[in-house]
Amino acid sequence: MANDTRTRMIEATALLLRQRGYHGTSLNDILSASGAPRGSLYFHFPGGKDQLVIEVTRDSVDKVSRWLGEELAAEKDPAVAVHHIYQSVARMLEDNQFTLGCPIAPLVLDSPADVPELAELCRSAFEQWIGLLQAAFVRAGVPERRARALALLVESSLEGLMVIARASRDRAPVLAVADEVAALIESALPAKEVAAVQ
Amino acid sequence: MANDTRTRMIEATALLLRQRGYHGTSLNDILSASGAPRGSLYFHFPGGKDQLVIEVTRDSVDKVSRWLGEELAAEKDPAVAVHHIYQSVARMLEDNQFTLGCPIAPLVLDSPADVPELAELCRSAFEQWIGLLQAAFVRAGVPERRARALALLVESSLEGLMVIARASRDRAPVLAVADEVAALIESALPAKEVAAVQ
DNA sequence: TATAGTATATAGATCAGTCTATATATTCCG
DNA sequence: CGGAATATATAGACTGATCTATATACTATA
Repeated sequence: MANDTRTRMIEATALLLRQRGYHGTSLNDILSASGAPRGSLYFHFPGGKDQLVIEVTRDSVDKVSRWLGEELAAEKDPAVAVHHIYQSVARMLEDNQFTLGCPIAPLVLDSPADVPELAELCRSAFEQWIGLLQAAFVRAGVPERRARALALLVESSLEGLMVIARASRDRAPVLAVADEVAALIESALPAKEVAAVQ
Repeated sequence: MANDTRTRMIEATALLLRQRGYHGTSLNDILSASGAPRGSLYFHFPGGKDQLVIEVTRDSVDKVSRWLGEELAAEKDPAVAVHHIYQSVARMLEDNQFTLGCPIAPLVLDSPADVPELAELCRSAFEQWIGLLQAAFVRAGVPERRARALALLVESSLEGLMVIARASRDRAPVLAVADEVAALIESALPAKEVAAVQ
């Protein structure tokens, strides 16, 4: 198949970046993980490592954004949806034995400063995800400003939890925060009209 | 002075690690930043890069733990103390133009898996910081279990915010979450005894 | 036989780490 | 005090491995 090798390289790179970051992932790692020879990499990605990383990250961000949007749309109550999101993250961490985390955080912390396109990609990734969360809270009746603070709290705690859980190889922190945050969001929603009003 | 070079190497390494992580920081970077020759590094740190990174990280963790303990002890109301901590983090990020973050997170995300001592150091760092926060909440009357969830929320959101703020080069997210979290902690404290009881 | 894609050899820089040589304190002993 | 012996530290060349990247050869298939 035409772009089969290309696809394998992208998938292998995505995993390695989440595992070890930019500098921790060498082209040799990528080549041996994808089983492709050196020449193919520069055929499919003439821009070398940076182009590959940028394309991979763009893909990863899109995937997460799509998933996040679906999760938030699937539940009417955003507190329930957010709780479910934390649980999914906990499951993801456990499934890969705490070797994988967010695709963006490692790049923010270790990617070279001379690739502005990558920096912009990281910035816009967080903006997108926070925007999706905020929009869900607004739809449920939370005022704009409060919704943004809650979205930031959710996104930041998830990012931090992926680091903490990886360090401690334990998903419990994720679940504990999930309950706390879900309750907070619930309390920020306008009171449900129970039975009879007045 | 005897260990002046050694100190300069430790300080340079501490900054570089926070900036670019383990693989992003080369010995050449460390040597040129500290102005020391190659031989001195292996004289002071016979164990090479790993030993240096471990010593630096141990130092960094101690510094943060001491600072965190002082911040929490200085205020009777832990909600006020926590709010102040977020503000300090925001100031730190701004002071270094969003080039520095937590000393641990980059190591968790990119340090080699074959240095168990470093992994253990990262694990215990988070444990310490979360423990300090939890203890402060318990002292203020919050039940053990709830105190732990709140401590995890604070620590994880701070970790995440340092990443998000660095990516967006903006301290506003930190301040927004600060208000939200401080209010949550305040609401978790036992009601203050106002004027007359009974 | 063109072209797209695969495969490999290798260039040149940089990596962590080792080596010997030298400089500068400190200690020992008269 | 004072010179030899020793410990401490600096200095930088050098090694082999690994890094990204390029150059060139090969193999399908149209």
